Amino acid sequence: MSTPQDALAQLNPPQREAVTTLRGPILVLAGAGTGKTRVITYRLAELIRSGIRPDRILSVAFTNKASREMRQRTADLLGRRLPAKPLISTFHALCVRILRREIALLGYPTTFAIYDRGDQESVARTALRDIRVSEKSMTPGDLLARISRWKTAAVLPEHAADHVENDLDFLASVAYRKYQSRLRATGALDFDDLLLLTMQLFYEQPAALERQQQLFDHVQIDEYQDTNGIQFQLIEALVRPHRNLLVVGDDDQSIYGWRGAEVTHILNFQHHFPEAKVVRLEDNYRCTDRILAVANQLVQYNQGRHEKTLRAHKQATSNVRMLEFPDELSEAESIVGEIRQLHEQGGVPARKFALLFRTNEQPRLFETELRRASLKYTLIGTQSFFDRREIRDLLAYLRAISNPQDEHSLLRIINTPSRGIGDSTVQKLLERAVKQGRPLQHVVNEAADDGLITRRAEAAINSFYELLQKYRDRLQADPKNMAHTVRKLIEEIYYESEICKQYKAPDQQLARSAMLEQFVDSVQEYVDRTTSPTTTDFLDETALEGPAGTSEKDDKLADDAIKLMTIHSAKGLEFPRVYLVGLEDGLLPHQRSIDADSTDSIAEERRLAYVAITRAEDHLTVSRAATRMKWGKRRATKASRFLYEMFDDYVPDPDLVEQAMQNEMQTIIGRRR
DNA sequence: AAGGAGGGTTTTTTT
DNA sequence: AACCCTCCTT
Repeated sequence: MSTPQDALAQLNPPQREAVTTLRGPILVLAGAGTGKTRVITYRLAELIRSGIRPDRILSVAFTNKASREMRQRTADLLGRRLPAKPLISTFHALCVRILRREIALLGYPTTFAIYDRGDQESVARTALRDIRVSEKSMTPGDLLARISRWKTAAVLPEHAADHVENDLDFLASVAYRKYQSRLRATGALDFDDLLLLTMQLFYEQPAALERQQQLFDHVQIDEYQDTNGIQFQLIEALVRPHRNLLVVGDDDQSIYGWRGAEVTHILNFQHHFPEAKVVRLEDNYRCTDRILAVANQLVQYNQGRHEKTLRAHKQATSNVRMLEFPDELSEAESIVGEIRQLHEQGGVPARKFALLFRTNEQPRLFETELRRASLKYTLIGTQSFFDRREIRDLLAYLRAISNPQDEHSLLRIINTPSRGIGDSTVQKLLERAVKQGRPLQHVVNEAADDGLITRRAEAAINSFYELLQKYRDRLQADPKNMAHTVRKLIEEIYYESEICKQYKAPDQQLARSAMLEQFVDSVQEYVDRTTSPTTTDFLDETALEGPAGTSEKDDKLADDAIKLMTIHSAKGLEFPRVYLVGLEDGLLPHQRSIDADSTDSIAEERRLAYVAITRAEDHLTVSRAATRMKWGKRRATKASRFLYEMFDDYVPDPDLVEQAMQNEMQTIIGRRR
């Protein structure tokens, strides 16, 4: 292990300049593979060595994975001799930390829950139903996108009507108010609220801001190009007393525009901090010259970028390959076949391979093939875990238990598994409760007295509330035993038999039950590594980081496996051998961006391709399928426009569609899987 | 109130 | 192909 002094000697001059500039604002414009993260970790070490207390340095990473990695690298660099831990966090986790302490100042309950995408969608759905907008004209997804745009621009519900450009915007502004008041009544915040309310807190409560300002002397931000307006304002407020702020970013890698990040923020930095020192990192140590050449050639097609000249420091031993297949099955078979050969005969460790794709639906076939080939792989991305109905149900139980105000979660599970509380009963109660402005529970008995609901339903509801109360008490009394309590809960509500009823196929039943086990395990894992566990804290962590257990332990376990992930999740990572699949118009660039018909949206897709390409250290293979199943039908695809930009001499193979039809025939007569 | 059949809809990316 | 919603039967 190297000492920090030795480490400094390993840096090139601009890196060293960034690392040793310990005061004032710095903007590091860093290309792909130029050691961005290294600058942040080494500077962290430098700051500590210069006598700054570690816990007075805040480093912000973009994802939880990135912050874990930063923590790891810092520990490697400094050893364990630190008197205190530096704070390494994501924006959202930082805001939760602040809000849990200070949110009462804004009149919110400190017991707030964090609603993830799925919950947001169902709140959006009810909000739309309330204002009787036909769902055809606006889907929950559309509404959420608009709300998110407003929130990241700090537009509160009551002012949304001033930011309306058409009828749909207007409906959305009405729905936004409904959506927000539902969240508020539930005692829940969505992801954007975490940032928005923290900002509101800083504006309205100077004392709270001051408390936070006094915690840190230095702030560093990674992946600055993906920072949105609110995030910038939060940071600006935090560093106001000392202006010791370092940001690192690359405008060519801005891929979160759809979430409010704007390339202009990285330019605005010098506007907000005129005295900022600007450092450029242009020496790429990651990719071979050929890979870098392809990446550069592609990204040249984007207008208005920070022109920079990335210098490759590595000679290629092989060319960038482009492979074409008749259909997506051949694509998966061939690529997995090749990986298998390289791994089993060539002795290339599994960890050196990464498969990158644009959408979450693409990996399915690859997974099947990898399993058939008995290759170890990990699918990175939290989505799949949360999309399971069982997990969502259990989380809803925990939320309803931990926060009696959370009627939204309660309604999700009030009759899951079915316990004799039907839809009409719930509707009638809800109507009455809303009319009287009282909690659901308080109107149950009266409603039964008035004959609105049956005595039978009344009894079922009351015993349901008793169940919740019982587990509320248990979890509070003995939080260390949380996993056991959750298991008892699953038994008591007969969730397993619900699964049996819903899924007839035995392998499905097994898989679904396994999810329950996994959930209990993740609770146990949380309890084991936390000194004073609480249900609320578990729910926070789960909302922010995905299921516990995808963290350190799993990282190590998954280390020696082939990595499958979306390009978005691959940001900041690197792999010796990268396969970038599905280079088709409609997929990359995605159809939605093509439909948007703006150069901006295509430019972002191009940057996405750029990010994907620059993940590769030594070998890069890009591929496409000439036909693909869509909505249950096989259709010919169009080669991605980016292929023509990347390779001067690219011409699509004209025979592949014909070949795909022959494959299709063989599938039908059963000679092919 | 529960469960099943049938019909319509859906697909970006993530904290 | 997977999911949700609605309607129908029990």
